[in-house]
Amino acid sequence: MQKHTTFLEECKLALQNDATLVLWVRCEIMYSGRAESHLASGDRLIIIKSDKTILVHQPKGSSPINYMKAGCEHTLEPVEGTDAFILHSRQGKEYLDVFIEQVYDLSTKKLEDHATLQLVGSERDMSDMLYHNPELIEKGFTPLSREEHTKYGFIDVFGYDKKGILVVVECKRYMGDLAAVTQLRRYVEKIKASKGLATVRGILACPAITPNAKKMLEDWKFSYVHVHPPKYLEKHRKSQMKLGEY
Amino acid sequence: MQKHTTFLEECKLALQNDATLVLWVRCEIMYSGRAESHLASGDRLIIIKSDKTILVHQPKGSSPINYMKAGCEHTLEPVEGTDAFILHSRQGKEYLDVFIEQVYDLSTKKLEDHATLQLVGSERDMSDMLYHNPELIEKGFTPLSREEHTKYGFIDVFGYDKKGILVVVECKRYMGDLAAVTQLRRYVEKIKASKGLATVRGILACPAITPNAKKMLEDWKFSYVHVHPPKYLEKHRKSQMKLGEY
DNA sequence: GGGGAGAGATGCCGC
DNA sequence: GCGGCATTTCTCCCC
Repeated sequence: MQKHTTFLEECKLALQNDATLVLWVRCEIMYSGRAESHLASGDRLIIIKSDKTILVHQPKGSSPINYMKAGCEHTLEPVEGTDAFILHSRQGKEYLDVFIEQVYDLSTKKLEDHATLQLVGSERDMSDMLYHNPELIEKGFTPLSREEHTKYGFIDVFGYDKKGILVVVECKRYMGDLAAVTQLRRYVEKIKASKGLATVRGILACPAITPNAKKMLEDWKFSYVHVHPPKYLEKHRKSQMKLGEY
Repeated sequence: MQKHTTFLEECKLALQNDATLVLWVRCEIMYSGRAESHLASGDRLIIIKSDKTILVHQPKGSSPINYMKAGCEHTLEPVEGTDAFILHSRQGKEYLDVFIEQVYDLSTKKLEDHATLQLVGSERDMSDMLYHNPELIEKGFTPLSREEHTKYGFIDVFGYDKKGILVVVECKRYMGDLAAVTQLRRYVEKIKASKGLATVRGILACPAITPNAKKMLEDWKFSYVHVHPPKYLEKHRKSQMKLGEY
């Protein structure tokens, strides 16, 4: 862990070496790119990663108040006659200028991390589950395909019911809303048109649904099926799982 | 700026005092809540904010690999017989467990920041612009309302054309896509139904449009109008603006 | 607090 | 690279 000799030197060294850099500063921020923003002076945490991602965090909130994506170019210059610095971060047509009025602290380290997140319970997992457990949709449902790509989007689960009528199933891992119903409708109409069918059923599979979405489903003669996304680890937690065992 | 006396004490003090806490660690992570995830051991940056938001960042990428929202409860405990710690963060049905194998460094400080972001160029600014400059939509367009709320969503700009036909305008500040067209279609149909009209025009106003969205627009006899979201600061930058002047 | 929709969305996958 | 879409989306606004 290196601590600062000279602020400017430390930062430049970190950027050169693809180390991660954390700055505690009081600063004012200007952004211009896809939109434009200004943030008045305050205390913030600045993080510059090895891939040159920059994040500026205020003391509250989950999201960075300003940021630039990986591959950004950073230049740091002192403001003559003061203790201040300006950090210019630019990438194509995007500009982020941080006027650093005061540096409280700096730390930098080269982080080694090759792990990738293993996630369970996504919509993909949910459509997997429905494909392999079609009775969760309804009795007699026979899946034909998953993640079927059409010109107007791709369909989560596609199959036919016990009467042989085609069924489009759209999964949502959380609350089904109006956008989910319009999405389902788009797929149903696409299938009708491409196969020349008068009747294609539409089913929205999700753990809950908003009242307006439910009404819109009914307007379009679609159905709602109550399904929860799958979880595998939960039971382990409940049986006093130890973290190190994974 | 306080540097560590004892790791455990420093962390607990920071959490008690609503300070912001930054940890450089090697760790393994488990999450269980809306979904479930596991992340194998690696070097990461952990940030706990004054509002108890926790963010875990890998050395690459814009988004935190794991996180919990504001109001989370954190408890830190040593693992007996080792130098390791376990950080339990929990909030309702959400659990985040960080198995900290090694602590590289810690820093903590109470950040003072009361500034809020001033942003220009949002979709709201865009619909404002169109409402006050209706000729940007087309000659003879007369706006009636903005952000009109309907049961099936709310309409960006609503008005009538030179022939007196009702027009629904949907704005997108970036590339118009299939979702934008289905959204527009939903509003047009809602207006048709609620007012008992056979003809209501739909216009998608955006700086660009995907080929499929354009085709779908045409299928539905809707139009595309090329409009850019407004920017105000850009001209300042181009005339050698100084940051401190804002 | 829930619903609806934007976001400087980001990230992933497929063509 | 673009396109289509999920996301532990997050955030804001408004009922």
